[in-house]
Amino acid sequence: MSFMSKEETSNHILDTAIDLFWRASYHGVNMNELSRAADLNKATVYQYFGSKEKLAVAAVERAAERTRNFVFDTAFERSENPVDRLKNIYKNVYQTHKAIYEKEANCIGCPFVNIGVELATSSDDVRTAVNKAFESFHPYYKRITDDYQTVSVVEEPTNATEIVSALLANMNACLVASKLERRPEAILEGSHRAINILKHW
Amino acid sequence: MSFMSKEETSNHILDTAIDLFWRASYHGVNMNELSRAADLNKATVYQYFGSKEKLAVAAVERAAERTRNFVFDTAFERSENPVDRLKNIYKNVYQTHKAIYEKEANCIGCPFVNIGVELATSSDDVRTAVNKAFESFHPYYKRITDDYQTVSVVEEPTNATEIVSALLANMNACLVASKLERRPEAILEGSHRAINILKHW
Amino acid sequence: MSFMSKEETSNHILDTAIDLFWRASYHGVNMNELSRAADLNKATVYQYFGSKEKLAVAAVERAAERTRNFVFDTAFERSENPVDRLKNIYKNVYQTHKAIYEKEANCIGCPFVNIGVELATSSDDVRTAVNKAFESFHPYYKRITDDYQTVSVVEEPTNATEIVSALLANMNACLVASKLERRPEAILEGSHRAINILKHW
Amino acid sequence: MSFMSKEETSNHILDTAIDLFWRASYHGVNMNELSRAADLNKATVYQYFGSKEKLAVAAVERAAERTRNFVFDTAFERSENPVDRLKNIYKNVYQTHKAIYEKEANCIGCPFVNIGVELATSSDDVRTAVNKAFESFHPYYKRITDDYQTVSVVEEPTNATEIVSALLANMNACLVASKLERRPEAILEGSHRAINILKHW
DNA sequence: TATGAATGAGGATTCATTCAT
DNA sequence: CATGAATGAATCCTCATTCAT
Repeated sequence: MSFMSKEETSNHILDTAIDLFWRASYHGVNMNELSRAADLNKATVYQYFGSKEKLAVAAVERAAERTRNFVFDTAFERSENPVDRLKNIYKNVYQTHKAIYEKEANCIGCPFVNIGVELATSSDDVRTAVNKAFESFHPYYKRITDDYQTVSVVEEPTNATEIVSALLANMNACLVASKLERRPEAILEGSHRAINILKHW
Repeated sequence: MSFMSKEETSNHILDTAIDLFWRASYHGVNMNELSRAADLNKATVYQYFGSKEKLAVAAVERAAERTRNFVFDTAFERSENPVDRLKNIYKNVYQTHKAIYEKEANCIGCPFVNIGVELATSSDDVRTAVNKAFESFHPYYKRITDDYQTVSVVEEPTNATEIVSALLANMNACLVASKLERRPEAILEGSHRAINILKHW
Repeated sequence: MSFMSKEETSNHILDTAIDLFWRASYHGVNMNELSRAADLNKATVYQYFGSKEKLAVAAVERAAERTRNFVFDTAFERSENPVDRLKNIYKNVYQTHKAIYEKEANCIGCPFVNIGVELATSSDDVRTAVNKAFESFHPYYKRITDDYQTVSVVEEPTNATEIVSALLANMNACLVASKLERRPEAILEGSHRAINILKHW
Repeated sequence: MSFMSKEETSNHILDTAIDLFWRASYHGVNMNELSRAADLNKATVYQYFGSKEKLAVAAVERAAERTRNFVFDTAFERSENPVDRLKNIYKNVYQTHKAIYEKEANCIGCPFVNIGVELATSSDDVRTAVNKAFESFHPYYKRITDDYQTVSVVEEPTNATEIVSALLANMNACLVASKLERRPEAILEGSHRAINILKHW
């Protein structure tokens, strides 16, 4: 892995870390495998991130960015309709997981919940990073909620924050279920529940 | 730790394991700590369970049993009303986590989701045990759903299975949130959502 | 394993130990396996022999006795002719090993060389026991050598002790070879060499 | 132990392993002692060889090479006469063991038979490595046998392979005897037997 | 800056042995 | 005497991290 700019190298390490931590958990991956997977010397990885924990924090941040770009933004670009946007979010997530499932016969869950739940008690930095990641998804759900309540004539408009939380929780839950049950379809079912949340809260 | 029957010792080990795995994750606890916490020799723990992974499986099974007894059964005993029963389930969970939070300034999440998400990719036995644990909670939610739909005049009765899944997912999600946010109140919010699910699905 | 006299139990333990040490080496067998194989409590084994090392010493002694009875004595009973007696010794050994090989696809070597070589440096007691075992085989080879030199007209009678040593060494060597090469036939080849030693020394 | 090239370090580890396994058997040495004896960190040893078993295999291979160089080649360089060459082989072996005996009051036997007999049943890789080691000594004995039969007028030339096997077996046997009896002289006696084999087969 | 080589501390697991009954 | 239960001390191996160049 030569001829990369500093930023490229850094991102390459992070992408490798996201990939491995997501699939095999934080403790399930060691810095040896990680650097080999990145085709870089272990010491180089340490030069860039200082420690495994700090690497995890940075990986979470980059994963959040990627999620915003490739899950939420694309979902929003594809439609103006709030319900469709919500559907598209789940569609994006489902496609990713379905593809992985077909290649690897495994469901790998939510990269944020996975590492967050694993390290919440031992690393406050990772826990915080995961929380920030989730917070950065709020605006998308807020927009969907607000748009939906504006357009449709809702009987008694609920507090949007509550719905946002419910939608976020629903996504996490369906990814956990898909991982535990090794069933990508759990994400599809989550999609239906999400729409229900939006409509009948 | 002597003078215990074989079953007592076994349960004592399991309770210690549940406690530690729940708080510090599977990889965050080593067999040294675990045996010391149980006030037993490491070799004794191995004589009982053979390996850390098998211990984890047994711990998940026992935790499920304890959850049925102390979360669900007590919630059901306290009332016949389905909504109250649901509320009581969350109340029980909340009290447990609130108490821990006050003592340890930490939210430890769901013992099943925690270990399930951490080990799903590396241990099929643990993954399966966690799934079975969740399945063993289904009947309680099913009863609540059925009872609710019988008593109240529901406009269009939904498929109970869907609601059961939604309720289970909701519990998992609010415990994940409480852990990541270090906020026991997330469980209370989950309670409201659960009732919403029951009523307005 | 109940209803056995003290001596029966002791011998039963020893026979189990011979069997296991022979097949799997001293360090390759632990006292757990050993007692389970003997269908006895581990503590019982310790009550009879005090330690693994002492058990090994006693096992070597009993194995020597069994070898005398079942290898040498039977070989001698079957013929008066020294060459035939020598042949019969190897025949007995070969049959034992051939049978084991056919059942277990393995050659297990010489019970005395095996444990002697493994423990010579760490246990003087075992080393000595093995030496005594071999010494107890001397008279048989001596008798064969003497008888042969009496009957046949040997040009220049060699020192019988030398021949005895050569014969003993030859047996050990061919059993080592059969073990390393997993080839019971090495014992047959050893038989030919033995006769050569007797005749052409 | 720094400032060594990778190959030097590797060889240094192997030489230490040969030394210790030879003297104290495979199970009699643990990786802690071994790495300390090599003045290297345990993890370094593992980085080089992966496991104790693989280290043993590599050690057997290197020991074979060393034996070829320092026992057989030097014996061949010192003389052209086959009998003298055979004598020199035993002389080399005897001197090594005599020196060890005088320093350590112990006879350590044959590095190949020792580990081969100890591990034959549990490690096929080691067993195979030992067999290959012995096979690599064949050519030397073959050459001696052929040369001897060419020079001297042998009555009825025997199959050389048989003699080679007999010579190899004889070396193994006398080293086993010297170890069990703690008597380096057993090697000298083996030398006489070897010459006998060569001459009077 | 980048890396090949090395390491201290710990991780799961096993072993021979000993109690308490 | 026999045994179910327990244990201290190892044993093999791995990990995150650092050093020397």
